[in-house]
Amino acid sequence: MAMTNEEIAQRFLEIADLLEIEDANPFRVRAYRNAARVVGEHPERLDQVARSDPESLKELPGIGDDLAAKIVELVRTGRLEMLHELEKRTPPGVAELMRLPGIGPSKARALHDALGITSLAALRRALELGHVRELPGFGERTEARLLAALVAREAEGERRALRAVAAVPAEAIADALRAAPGVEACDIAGSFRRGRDTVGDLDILVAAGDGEAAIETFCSLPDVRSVLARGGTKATVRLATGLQVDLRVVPPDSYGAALLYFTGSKAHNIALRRQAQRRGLLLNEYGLHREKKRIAGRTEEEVYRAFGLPWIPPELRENAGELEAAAKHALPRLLELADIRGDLQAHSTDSDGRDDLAAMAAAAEALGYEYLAMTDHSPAVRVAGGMDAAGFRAQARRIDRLNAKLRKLRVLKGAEVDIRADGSLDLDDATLARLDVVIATFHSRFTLPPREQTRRLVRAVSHPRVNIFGHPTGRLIGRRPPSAYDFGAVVKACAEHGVAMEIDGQPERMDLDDQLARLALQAGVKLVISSDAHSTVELGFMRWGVSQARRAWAVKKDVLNTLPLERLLRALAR
DNA sequence: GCCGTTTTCGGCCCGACTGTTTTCAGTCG
Repeated sequence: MAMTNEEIAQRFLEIADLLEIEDANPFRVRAYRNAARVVGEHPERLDQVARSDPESLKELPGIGDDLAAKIVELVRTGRLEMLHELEKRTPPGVAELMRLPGIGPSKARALHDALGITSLAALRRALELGHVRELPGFGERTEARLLAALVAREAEGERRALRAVAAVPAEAIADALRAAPGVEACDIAGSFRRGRDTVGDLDILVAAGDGEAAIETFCSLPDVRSVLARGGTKATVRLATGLQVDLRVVPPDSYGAALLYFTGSKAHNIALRRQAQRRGLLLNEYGLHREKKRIAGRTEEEVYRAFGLPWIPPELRENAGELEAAAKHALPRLLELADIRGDLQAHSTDSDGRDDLAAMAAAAEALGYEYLAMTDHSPAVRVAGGMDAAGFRAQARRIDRLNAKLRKLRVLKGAEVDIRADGSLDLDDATLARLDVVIATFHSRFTLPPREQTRRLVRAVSHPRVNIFGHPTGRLIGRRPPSAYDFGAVVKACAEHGVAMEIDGQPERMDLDDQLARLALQAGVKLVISSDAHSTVELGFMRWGVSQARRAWAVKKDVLNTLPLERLLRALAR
């Protein structure tokens, strides 16, 4: 049966949780968690691989005979006998308990064995009745913390924050810490530094001889709602927005090793630590050590150099080939924000933008751009006030007049033309032919059957007037899942027709995501990084799109809007 | 359960903080 990689990964995570509650070999548990990560991040659909070439499953790192067989079993039968057996012994609700901070496998097991608790609701009742504090290993403070955690969960859920949203408090906290006495350096580490589109929490690192002042500053920030933990070198707080922030203070000599460690990813760290181990060294957040002696740690460069590696950009640190590439000195020279010469998707008051053409042009010019494509919506997107053919003709005349006045910037005539349910476009060919840039996007019918969706999108990107396939999955992070279709087939059609795929930098979209963008590049498709700005301020969303492109290993030549104007126009005219 | 320029068996990343403990297990990142 059809099963996404995420669904397969989810089953493995369930097994890991239940094994852990049974106090199984921790390395066996880790093997399942590791496999879940590998499966979840794998770009190809493994249900298809399991049917066409099951042997090749074993080539995945961390997947051996047993786990490959489990993937095949899952895809064939839709269930796993082993998971079924585990669930007979331990109800899955017990694993749910571990989602609460402060409850791990041991406490979950104790709650189940002693009190018969199999759900968060049952835990809450037991807490309120005072039963939990009577258990060995539990006490009044644990009881209070768990109750608070349950209440907080109901209030907030456990959503990840958009990186662009988390950036505001993150940068404010870092600034406050840099101004604290004794602080020599401060960085935002974690998935934020790796440029992920969402962050679960913030990890902030400080270099200081004595951490006390930094810890005090951190815990007394005005945004802090509660201090969850506080020691001499680390503290954890929750902000009023619900975002959790961890602070770690290390001596300046260890700052590089600590930055490496707290930037992650976990998989990258483990791979590096294994390399250390194989050489008889120890790598921790204080440095790289031989016996008791620290041989590297002040900077990240120093630590990587000790392994014979060049510095690896944080966006690549996912143990997805970057260590191998670094060993061969074949790391890509990643795209940078400064490489971007213009923006190819932006909206004005002519459709759903908040600023008019002239204001958008002035803002783009202030950013140092050579060009800005105005790509207002076509009529089908009624909520966005889409324009018809006459509207685009009138806008073209205004753009000509505007360009006559502009000195450094060229405003390009464009459209974000809607892809209809049958894959045809929402503007006539003659109108499209008069434009410099045509972005095709879909804003409805996200849940067509995958086969039909694929046909629709292949037809759209095969249209000779289309230059760019915009926000290709239609996802809105946390609100709408990516549309299900055969991505490989659509990428192939884009490659054949010379159509670029967009990374839309709107924080909620970030579409393509890093994995899909990397697939597109590997298929020879060019990328376009856009802000999709609906106001002058939003032109700044370009930075988020560039982060995403870096995570996809994109270099300058992979991205259309790094071209100077004349070459861009030639590329668009084809 | 995986994996191998030490190994097909015997390892598997490492340290801080909390709470409930009288010396440390559990949890977390």
